[in-house]
Amino acid sequence: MSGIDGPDTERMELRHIRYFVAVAEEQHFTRAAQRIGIEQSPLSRSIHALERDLGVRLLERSTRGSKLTSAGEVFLQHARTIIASIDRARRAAQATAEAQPESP
Amino acid sequence: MSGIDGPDTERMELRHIRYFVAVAEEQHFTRAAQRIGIEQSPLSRSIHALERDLGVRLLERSTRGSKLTSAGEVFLQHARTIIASIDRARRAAQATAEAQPESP
DNA sequence: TAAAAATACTCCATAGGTATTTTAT
DNA sequence: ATAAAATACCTATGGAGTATTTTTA
Repeated sequence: MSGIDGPDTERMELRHIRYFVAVAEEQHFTRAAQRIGIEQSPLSRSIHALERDLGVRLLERSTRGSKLTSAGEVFLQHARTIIASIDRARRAAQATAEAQPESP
Repeated sequence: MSGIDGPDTERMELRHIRYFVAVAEEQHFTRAAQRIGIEQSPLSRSIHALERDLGVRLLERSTRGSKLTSAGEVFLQHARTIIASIDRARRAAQATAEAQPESP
């Protein structure tokens, strides 16, 4: 469902994707939050926001931590690809700028 | 330069990348803003923020519009890849969730 | 001078922090 | 009872709007 605002992708944020990778790797919100450098509470909300944007549950929470759903595992692979793409984009732009400084 | 906050990539946001693609395609901030559905002023600031995050100038502004620098052209290619990756990630997660609804 | 982009504000949404509550073991 | 995540509340950051200013062809 998109309406005049365009595809739902418009709302997904890189921050949420990065946070999700941390939680997926730690399988634990509190530890992931420490690693990221924010608190458990905003991290919990951030992942909920991502799941709401996607309309998909990515994690199964429990009192012993959190594990990925099958959709979560699939999304994790893609999330890593996205983050790698962004790093490449940054480096490529910076390398080009260094190689060819625009004449002011 | 990163410091304790990790790589600079941590600050780049999808919104900025999407906006940049619009400006690159229109070669004109005002028209790109209309297409996106925001005003020229916040769009200008958004692109400046992206350029600052990257440490690279992506556009040459003039009174007849804006054209890409060579770094901007390189970044544009990568930006399209990133956006396509995000669309794939969303669809893959949703398809998996539909195929394998987790038992509650 | 006319067109474009940049700036100076203002407002509001949301990211993040702190404290507490809920949940399941 | 404990260890985890979720919720309620507050504050601060920054995204977006409006109006204006700067720039240059």
